[in-house]
Amino acid sequence: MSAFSTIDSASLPKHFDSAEAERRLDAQWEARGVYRYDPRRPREETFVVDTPPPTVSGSLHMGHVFSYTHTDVIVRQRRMRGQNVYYPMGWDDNGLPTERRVQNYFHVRAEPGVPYDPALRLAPADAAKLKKEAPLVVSRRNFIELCKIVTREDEQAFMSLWRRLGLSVDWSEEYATIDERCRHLAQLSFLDLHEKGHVYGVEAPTMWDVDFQTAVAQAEVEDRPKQGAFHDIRFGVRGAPERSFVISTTRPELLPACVGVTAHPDDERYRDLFGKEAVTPLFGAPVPIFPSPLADPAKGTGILMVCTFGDQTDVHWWREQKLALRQIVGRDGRLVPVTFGEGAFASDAPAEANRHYAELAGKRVAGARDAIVGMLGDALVAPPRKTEQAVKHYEKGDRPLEFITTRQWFVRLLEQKDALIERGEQIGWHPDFMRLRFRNWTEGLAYDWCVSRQRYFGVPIPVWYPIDADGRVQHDRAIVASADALPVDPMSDPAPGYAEAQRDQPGGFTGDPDVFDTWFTSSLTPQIGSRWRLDPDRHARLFPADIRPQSHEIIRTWAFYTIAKAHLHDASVPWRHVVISGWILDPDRKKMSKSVGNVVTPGHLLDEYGADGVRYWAASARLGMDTAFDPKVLKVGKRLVTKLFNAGKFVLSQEAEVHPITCELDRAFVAALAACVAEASAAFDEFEYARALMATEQFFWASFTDTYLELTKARARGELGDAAARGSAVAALRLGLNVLLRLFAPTLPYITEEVWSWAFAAESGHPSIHAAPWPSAEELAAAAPPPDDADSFALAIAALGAINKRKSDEGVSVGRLTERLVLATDPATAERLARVWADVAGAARCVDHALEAADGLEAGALEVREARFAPKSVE
RNA sequence: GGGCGGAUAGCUCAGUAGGUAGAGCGCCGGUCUUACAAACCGGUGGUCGUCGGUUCGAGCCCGGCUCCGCCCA
Repeated sequence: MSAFSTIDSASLPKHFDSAEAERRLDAQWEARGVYRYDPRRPREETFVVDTPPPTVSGSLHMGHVFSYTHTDVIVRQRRMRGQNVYYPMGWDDNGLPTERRVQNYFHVRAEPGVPYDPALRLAPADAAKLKKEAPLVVSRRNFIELCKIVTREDEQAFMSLWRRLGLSVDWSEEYATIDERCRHLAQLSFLDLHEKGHVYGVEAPTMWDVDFQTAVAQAEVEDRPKQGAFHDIRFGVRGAPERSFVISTTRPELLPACVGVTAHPDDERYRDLFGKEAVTPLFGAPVPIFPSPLADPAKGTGILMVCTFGDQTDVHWWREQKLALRQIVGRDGRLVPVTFGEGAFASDAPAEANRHYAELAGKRVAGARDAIVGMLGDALVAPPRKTEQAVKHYEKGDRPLEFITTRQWFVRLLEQKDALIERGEQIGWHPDFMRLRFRNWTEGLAYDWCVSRQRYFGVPIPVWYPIDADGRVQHDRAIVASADALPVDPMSDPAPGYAEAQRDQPGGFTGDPDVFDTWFTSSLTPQIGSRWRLDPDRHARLFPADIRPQSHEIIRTWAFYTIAKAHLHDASVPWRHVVISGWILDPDRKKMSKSVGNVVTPGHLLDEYGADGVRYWAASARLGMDTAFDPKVLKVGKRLVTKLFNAGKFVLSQEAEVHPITCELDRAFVAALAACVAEASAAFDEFEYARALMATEQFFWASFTDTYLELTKARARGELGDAAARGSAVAALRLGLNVLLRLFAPTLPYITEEVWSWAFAAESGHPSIHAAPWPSAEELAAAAPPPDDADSFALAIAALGAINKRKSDEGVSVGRLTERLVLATDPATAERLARVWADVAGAARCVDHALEAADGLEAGALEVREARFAPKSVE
């Protein structure tokens, strides 16, 4: 008769050294290629993950650990289910956050006209230098090189964290959104959209950040409550000296940019004015007065001035009424010089108007406001009334956005609203209510997507413009790069058909200096992995992806743009499911963020609780739920790891001949284990990793270590029953450990691999638990016949509990010998309990015992009628 | 102002077919028991935010309200 292969528990360390195991196993997994995607296997066997590429220049904190762990847990379970996992990692390194970090890091500033310095070498600027000297002005190309230096460092930091955390990423699929492949793809995307007529370049009023001096898109705009004031200003009416009216505005500084006046068509107070011209105070500008249903009679005085441009409604009126363009706010947020009485700046009193305007030119918006209020005099009919208003800001900016007329590229999205909403409905959202975020955002879309940015570190827009003989740039005759030339940089590559010497010359060409919005590239992450347009076979195997994990605040950006791109390019959804992680909040329930200063970094937590402990914490939080950071949960995770280590040691050191699982208690245990497997599997089917973990943990503690192990100890040691009974116990113990390790493996990859390696790796023929099959109902059914009584295990646990309570009441240790014990219960229960009574009595260490069937007891009642314990000194 | 989520034990959270409230941590008491004292055994602890409705019966279903958070205007 063969014996189970056991371990010598004395040869194992007393405690689990997580740091050592993390280093050793991470290297082992990489060497064995456990996480490699196999491009030969068909699509239906493949599980494709559209991994979020983190913004590497941002701070690295527990929020990252949280959501990336959620994805990894899901992914690891899929791999164990036999799926061919595609799980890449990318870095989103281009864009404004990186530029800002580089500016501070080296104390530099890029300027377009500056020549490239090939010898430039910079050290990180120290704080003193930062304050004293002006930033060093460098060329665009030098600046981009500096960006690359910094992002490379940042990427390394993220990667080492991911590896230590045990993310089962296929590192051979690493990419960066600024690398050549992604530049190529982003430009291809532009070409495709251009060909299909989905993009257009236009000179139009656009939301503009005056500090970063770039256009921004609706998705990057947020309303911020700001203290403002209504200023009531009296306007005259042209040709009617006796008639005047008072408008109410929060932006008096735009008075020189006033191009019209409007009120509601039904507003009796102003009906007589429609069709006439108003005259602005200070500047004497005649402007048309027209009715508009968009004017709210209840707001302010009910009549208002239209400026170029105070807000989006002004843009609407300007277009609708074909009003004059008086752009006074410049790209830097200062009022530009203008001359009244010339061009668009009509005035009945030009000299006076120019005298007034001279005091405003060159001032910032806020300064101009104060100045103009001082000048208004009697025209200001009442003291300003304070009000709180929602003011549009660029999410990364400090000053309010302005609408400024500039040339930009847009993607037509407004005409796609309905189609995009329908795409959203074709996707599974987890949790489901998150689909509303997408729908609401899409319904509220008010602008086409502005995709050009006046920045440096980004993917260049692959476009040039011809210059005519008079030196004028022909913007409406854009030259788009050809697909086979990509990627290109129009600022260093000449336009097709031109020589570099013709750059910026009459009769020559000029390159588009702008780069794409970062989202223009990162909205292509599914296509980056699938090599869209570059490798059709691979694309068919990897697109659409199965899951898109992400957090909820970027549904309007990353999720939205990715859905839009897949729709416009391939008339498809980009993925089948979106899996949303919540946020990590600090103990005061505030979002963890660098600017608030409440971030918790992962380094010391990994040292203290181990990667598995940290992962346990992350995996305990339900999908989509914001969770307060609580070190207590990490502690619980570490405790679970220790328990697995010790339980593994115990089970694998039990020696016995190999026998099938035959005893009633063992069969009942296997049945309970099968129920646990079913519950965990069902939870994972819905991406509910937290529920799966909870079910497994609950079973592990309450049905395995605290109970089944104790109930079978005597038999496993051979103190009870014959060799077959002993073998049955050890076989069931090993099955229990084996199955539970696999159920825990997605969450706790290190400790489960460690214990697996002691015996099961060789025994099962699966060297890594992470490539071993997920436990199935069939496997459990084949392991043991069903129990005679489904409740045998629960009964045994209850009986042992009753005896333990008696011991506790008498202050006797659980391990103390019980010389005489009588347990009474109702006859029906007694009959059922009899099947497992020997194991219960063995676990209670009874020398002499009896199970008494007593009438008059409630069904299921367990009563210790007699208990005599050995004296403490006697063993 | 509109939409969504949350409110359950001191803390963090479960509670998925409406059927007499659960876990872990904490706290109290006990126990060194040949896997584990980084452990084990036993115990304490909640009018389930609030008001009303449906129901034989509501943490769960319906409506109103309050507070917290998020998204949007």
